[in-house]
Amino acid sequence: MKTDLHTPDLIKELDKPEHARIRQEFREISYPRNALMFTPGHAEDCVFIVKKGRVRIYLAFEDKDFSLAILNRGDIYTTHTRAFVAALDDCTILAMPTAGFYRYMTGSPVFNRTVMGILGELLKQSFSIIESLVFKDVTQRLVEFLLYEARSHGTKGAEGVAMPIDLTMEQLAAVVGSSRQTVSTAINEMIKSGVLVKKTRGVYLVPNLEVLKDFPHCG
Amino acid sequence: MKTDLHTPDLIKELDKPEHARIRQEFREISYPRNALMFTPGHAEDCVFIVKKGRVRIYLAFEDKDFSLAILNRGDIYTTHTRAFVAALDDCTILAMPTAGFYRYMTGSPVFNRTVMGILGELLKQSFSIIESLVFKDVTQRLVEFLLYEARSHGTKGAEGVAMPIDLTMEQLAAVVGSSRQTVSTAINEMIKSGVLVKKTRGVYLVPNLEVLKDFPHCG
DNA sequence: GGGCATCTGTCGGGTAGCTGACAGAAAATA
DNA sequence: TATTTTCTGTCAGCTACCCGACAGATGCCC
Repeated sequence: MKTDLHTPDLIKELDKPEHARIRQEFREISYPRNALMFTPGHAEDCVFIVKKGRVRIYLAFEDKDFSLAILNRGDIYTTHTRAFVAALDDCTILAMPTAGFYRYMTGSPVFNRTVMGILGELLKQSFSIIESLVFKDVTQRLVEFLLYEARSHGTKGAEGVAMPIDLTMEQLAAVVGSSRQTVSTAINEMIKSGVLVKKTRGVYLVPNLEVLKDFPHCG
Repeated sequence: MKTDLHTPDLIKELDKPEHARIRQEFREISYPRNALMFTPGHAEDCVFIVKKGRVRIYLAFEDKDFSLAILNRGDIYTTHTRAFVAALDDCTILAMPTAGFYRYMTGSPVFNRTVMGILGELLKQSFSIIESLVFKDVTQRLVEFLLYEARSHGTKGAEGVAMPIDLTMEQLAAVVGSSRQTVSTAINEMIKSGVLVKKTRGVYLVPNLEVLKDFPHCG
């Protein structure tokens, strides 16, 4: 639901000469849009960094699925035994087996701290997701998601905060754990009430974050 | 929802002479039943081991709350910025500031691995919880919980697996994310259909785990 | 530009599960 | 043992939300 694994210039950092040794352990792999990148359980676990495109981490059960995170360029993640990983766009990642990663980790306190930080962050996000699922209804979960996107990927302009949300209603539903129809109506209610504005396909504008936060207001 | 931080003899291990130095960093603290042990946000983060009694980790929002885990003797956990920690019984813990714990960690690869393992386990559990919340209904979540308890704390007898579930319907509801009433009726349906037997207050018996697993069966 | 595929908005029916209420059972306290 | 507190079971009403259906919009490809 929330993605905050972005280490500003992880990729640039890795391209510096002093990290050449580590860098060369990463294999660059590309996937076409919608490709399944990793499935739970099998194959060797991987640590990977997104170089291009968006990557979706999700749980699936029968014919439903639920997005845990949508990674952007620079985000780092590790495969684990429960989640699926798929390409939301054509994308490229830098991947390395977890085992090899651990070797570097035990050698370097800095590296170690980084990994612990990532795990901790991941855990915090998980709790946020649980909190939303248990205590909030669909509309509130949508609001949380929009606020998060606005703050993390939005750009402030004269009319408010503009942000790219390049997801279909169905994909959005998978993020907040709801159905296409319910999300569609909820988003439209927000638009009608003016707390959200649709600029173009995939780009929305929030005139006022505070007002969005306590939607739906009295009435 | 699921608790598997039990390292068989963590407490005995810690009492061995070779660990005396670490052991003395832990402070022993006791709390009465229902006491709030840690709240999110404030005070210093702690790593702690349960020595006596049960400890509940939970999220709270307005007047609702949701249990993330119920720790038993020997379980280890770390405070973090989101969850509350309360005493389910009169209990005693061994606690140590997270910062100090980290110092030992960086020095010792074994220690390090242990902590990484705990974090990983915690993450896995979180995903299990999310999966249940998103994909399963209340009855199925209850079944999962009962199966988990049976496997982890049950004792196999002639009539099936007996296990202690010393929780009120309300506490059980907090574990599966539902209401007292709904849980009460669901449990009684199980009892009526024979997949679950109430031995005495706080002790239940599962005649057959497989049958419980696919409750409710056809009809 | 025409046609196909995907995406969107909306309506109506069905249902899981929440809430409040209340009486009876069990435990705790005296 | 008597009394109070907590816990349990069950009912009825309500609501959020899921699902199927379908028409209209939008984007994509030859």
